[in-house]
Amino acid sequence: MARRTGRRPGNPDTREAILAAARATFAERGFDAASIRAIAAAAGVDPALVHHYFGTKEELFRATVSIPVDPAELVPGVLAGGRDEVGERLVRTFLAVWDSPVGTAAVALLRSAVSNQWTARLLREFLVTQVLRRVVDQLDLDPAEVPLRGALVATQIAGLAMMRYVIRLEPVATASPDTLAATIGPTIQRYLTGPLDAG
Amino acid sequence: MARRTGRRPGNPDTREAILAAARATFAERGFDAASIRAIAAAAGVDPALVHHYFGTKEELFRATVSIPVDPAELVPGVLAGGRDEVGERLVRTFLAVWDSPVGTAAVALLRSAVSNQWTARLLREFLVTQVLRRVVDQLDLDPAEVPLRGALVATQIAGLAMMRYVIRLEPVATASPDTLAATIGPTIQRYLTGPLDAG
DNA sequence: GTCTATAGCACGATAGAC
DNA sequence: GTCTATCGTGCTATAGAC
Repeated sequence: MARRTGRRPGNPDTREAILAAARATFAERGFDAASIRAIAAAAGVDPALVHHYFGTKEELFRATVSIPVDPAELVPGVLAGGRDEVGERLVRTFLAVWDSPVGTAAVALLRSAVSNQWTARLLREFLVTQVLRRVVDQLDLDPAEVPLRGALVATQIAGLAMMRYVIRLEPVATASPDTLAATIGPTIQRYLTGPLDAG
Repeated sequence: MARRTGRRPGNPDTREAILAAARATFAERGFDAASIRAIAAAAGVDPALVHHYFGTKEELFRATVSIPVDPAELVPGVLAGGRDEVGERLVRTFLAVWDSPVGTAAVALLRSAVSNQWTARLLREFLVTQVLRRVVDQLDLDPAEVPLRGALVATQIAGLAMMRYVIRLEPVATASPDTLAATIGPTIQRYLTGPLDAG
């Protein structure tokens, strides 16, 4: 509790309420369909206040998805403990983040990326530069194969995210991390370190 | 009376032009973001004409995605020729359909399913009842495992579709069907017929 | 069959009162 | 810090003239 509780100058917790409502609404409807008015209603404040605190809708979205989780911290955990379990551990780490409250920001980004060009670019650059490169760089793979391996991992992870968090297809939507790590982990493992032409 | 093959005003195939424009626009922007006005502009007709031919926007969308490809015809081809190559053949069949012109309707459905509840339901029901069940029913699997196997296949195929057609992540976006069949095929194969807990 | 005009609504954003 | 009022825009959908 290093932070002082109670009121802070110029920033009462109305701001936090708006941010939380924005995260939830963006996650549920995507950038375009989530209106400032709906976010304000969910937060129990006036729509004008949202603009007052965050400026434009795009700025609010950026504040919403400026994730409180740094991939640079997670990647070492994925890589530690043996090259042969990287796939399973990657799935577990992914689920741990996305199943947690902060995961709603990620869902918002994924949902928005589908119907919105600049959010798609945001997601793609984040994936490539922050996540895939980090993992793949430390496995000393054939450099010529790295882009394909990374993209294949992205297809499986993105598909898992879509089905579990957006489309909510059962039983994947409610399956345990253990089940998913056991079934999907080997796929990631093969995409990363296995042969690229046969199982 | 040589009136029936007139190219421009008084055009009989205006309807087809609208349908084609709608397919392209829905595929590119999704249901919500694709406006009737934009579709009409792309087709070179008046927006009111779109309503005249197709009624509401939702009815137009349904006409757009009422696909000219019947899964019942494709599934036997996937299953024929040996149980061990089902995975690879499923990937090949999928790509053949989605890379073709009629695939734009599928892209439209996928894109819309993310930011729109009733289209998501449309897609989910189509997946479950038309595609997954058909494939999975004919491989005499443990009935208890069928839902999970089907959903796992869905994650990989949906992720492939997302990255190749929506996010356009390279090199998956432009990879050859051969490459993708060789790399992703084994994943599908394992989800369908392999052990569910190890690679 | 085709188009003009417009009703009716929701949105993002701003100005300015309290 | 919070809210009322409103501007300008874009949308679906309809009514009705040619």
